Amino acid sequence: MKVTIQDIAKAANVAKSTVSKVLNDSPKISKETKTRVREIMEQMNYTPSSIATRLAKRSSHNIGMLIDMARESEYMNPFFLNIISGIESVIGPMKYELTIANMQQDDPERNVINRLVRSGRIDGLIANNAIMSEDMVKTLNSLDFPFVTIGEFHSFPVPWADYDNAEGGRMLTGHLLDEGYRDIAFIGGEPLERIFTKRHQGYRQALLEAGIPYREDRTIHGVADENHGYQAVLELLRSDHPPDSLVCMNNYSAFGALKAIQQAGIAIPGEIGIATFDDYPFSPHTNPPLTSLFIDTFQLGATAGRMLIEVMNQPDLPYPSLLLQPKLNIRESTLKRKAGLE
Amino acid sequence: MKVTIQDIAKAANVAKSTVSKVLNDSPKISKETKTRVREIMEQMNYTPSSIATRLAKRSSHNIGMLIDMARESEYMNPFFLNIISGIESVIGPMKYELTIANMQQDDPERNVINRLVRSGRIDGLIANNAIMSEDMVKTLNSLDFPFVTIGEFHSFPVPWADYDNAEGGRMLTGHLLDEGYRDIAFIGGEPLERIFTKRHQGYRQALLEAGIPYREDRTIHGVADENHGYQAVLELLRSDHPPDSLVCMNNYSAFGALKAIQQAGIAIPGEIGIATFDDYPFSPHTNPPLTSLFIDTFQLGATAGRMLIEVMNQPDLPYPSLLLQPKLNIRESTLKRKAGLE
DNA sequence: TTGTAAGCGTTATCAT
DNA sequence: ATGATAACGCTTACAA
Repeated sequence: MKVTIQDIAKAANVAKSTVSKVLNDSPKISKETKTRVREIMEQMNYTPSSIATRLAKRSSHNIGMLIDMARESEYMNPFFLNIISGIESVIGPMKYELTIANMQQDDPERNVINRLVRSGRIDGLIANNAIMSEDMVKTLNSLDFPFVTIGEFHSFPVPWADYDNAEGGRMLTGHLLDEGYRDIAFIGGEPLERIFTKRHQGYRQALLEAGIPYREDRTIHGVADENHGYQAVLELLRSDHPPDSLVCMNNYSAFGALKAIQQAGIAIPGEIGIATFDDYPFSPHTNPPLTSLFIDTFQLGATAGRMLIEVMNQPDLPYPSLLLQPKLNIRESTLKRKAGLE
Repeated sequence: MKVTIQDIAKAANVAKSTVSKVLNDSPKISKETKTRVREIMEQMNYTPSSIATRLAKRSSHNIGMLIDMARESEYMNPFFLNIISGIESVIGPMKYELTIANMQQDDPERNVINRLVRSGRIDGLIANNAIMSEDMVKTLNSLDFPFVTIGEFHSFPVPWADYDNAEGGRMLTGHLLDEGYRDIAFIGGEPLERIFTKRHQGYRQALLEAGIPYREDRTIHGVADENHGYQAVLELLRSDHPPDSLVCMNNYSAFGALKAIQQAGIAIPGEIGIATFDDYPFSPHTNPPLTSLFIDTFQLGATAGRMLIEVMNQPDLPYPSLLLQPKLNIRESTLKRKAGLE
């Protein structure tokens, strides 16, 4: 059947321990035996059983990515392949495999920790902060099991990688200020959402730095979808003194806002400027194209992967954490000065 | 350190084979021993080593999803999470794990077949037809290794699951005909693209069935992106007798077409109708919203997963293949009759 | 119903 | 430089 290390040993007239050493390129084996054994392996089409190797080496050489397929679809979908490609780009060359696991909270028997961690299926774990409960963190820590979350984590010291959402808010708002806008509204986001809090905080800070007073009524809370963006902006435009520009929580929010503005026949970027978080899927395609904040999700994955490897190799160092910087894609929707010159 | 089956055996005063049988819920073990041993497992926080189990059982209980992260990103990105969620939904409950592997053609040493298949890392493989070369099919077959491709495969008999692109073309075209359109152009797609061929074939057939002659010059080939859609339709509209409706290869293509039409000030759906493949990301959001063909990528993944399990369990049956049916989402962009009544 | 012992395919530790 | 042999942690005949 399957050819094993034993078969090679027999064919080469050596002990299987010798074959094993050839496999691991041990310096104690002579050049001659190595080449001879390798030739035989080639001939017999031998590939070592990774499972046996793992058992003997006590390492699965496998890292796990935990997601909640039920919940995350909408938000993660467009980015997921990028993220895992990023992870793969760093762990792949180190011969680690990537296992995707679906956490099913409804089935405690198929508990994630047992299924993956205790069973030795994976050597390290990456998960979105949204699904990483404090209980899980505790358990993982008590097992000295290496993991990294994608997304900031502050209630506990854990290793994490994220984009700097506050800085993003500053960048978008700062850009609008640079372009001469003065009355900037923030559209979308629930007060308790972690991401909203960060983004909004950057917005406030940019205002503060520019010496512009923060106005409570310029933040329109909500689910950050197209409909909310539309309704919110419609209402703003109806008021006596509408804002002269908008920062939107995401592309859908911005798209709704855009509709409302166009319907009201107000000029972009001349009369109102609009900038938004996320570059996907609409920003480059709308009319006018939207100034927006690009987040390199591949890099995010790669960073998380690198951090995990680091944590796995040096468990005793303090937990690392890293904020990546977003990139501002300036497009027509905020170019007030340029528009003014025309 | 880690608690093993041996420790449990000792603590419970039984042989480790007994513990193993308890683990596998063998009917030969008495209720009493079972509960006693299980209690001890619980107390000692025991989880069996999956690697040891796999070695003993000679099955990795793991299935692999092979992708080319370098190439597929753009096309697969929005669907990838859906597809693997679908796969997981069927293999997960059967206790299979999902490993995502990046095929790196540039590195033959890290050859996919060896790395995953021969090494016993996975028991079955799912891959997009685009990256499944004939060589690979041959090798896989010679190893009697179970696999399924996502996407039709005809050069060889292999198990595959796909959406019925020809039927999709018929549905879109047929719907336009039903609405009273008679001169339907097909926008986007390269003549040699497999998907284009299928979709276009359905388009032609619908015309044929309606007794409308097929006109070569009504098919505008190209890369099927926004720019091509825009240019193509711009040109069509400039001609003496522009078509009265469009079938577009995808959302980007359709989006470009939409821009051209709006710019020309032509009424949708009154003067021209527009229908497109794919429901993502623009179709529901444009103005007017686009009639489009929805493909349930979760189902596609689930189907592929089910087929793989089937092939794994019954290797001797003839290879299955399955065409799933798309769903037509009718929206304003093609409702000519209704528009006519107003 | 339970126990004994021989695998599963490697690696690792000693000898030689 | 090579070989014997005991792990690694589980399953599975076969005995008892």
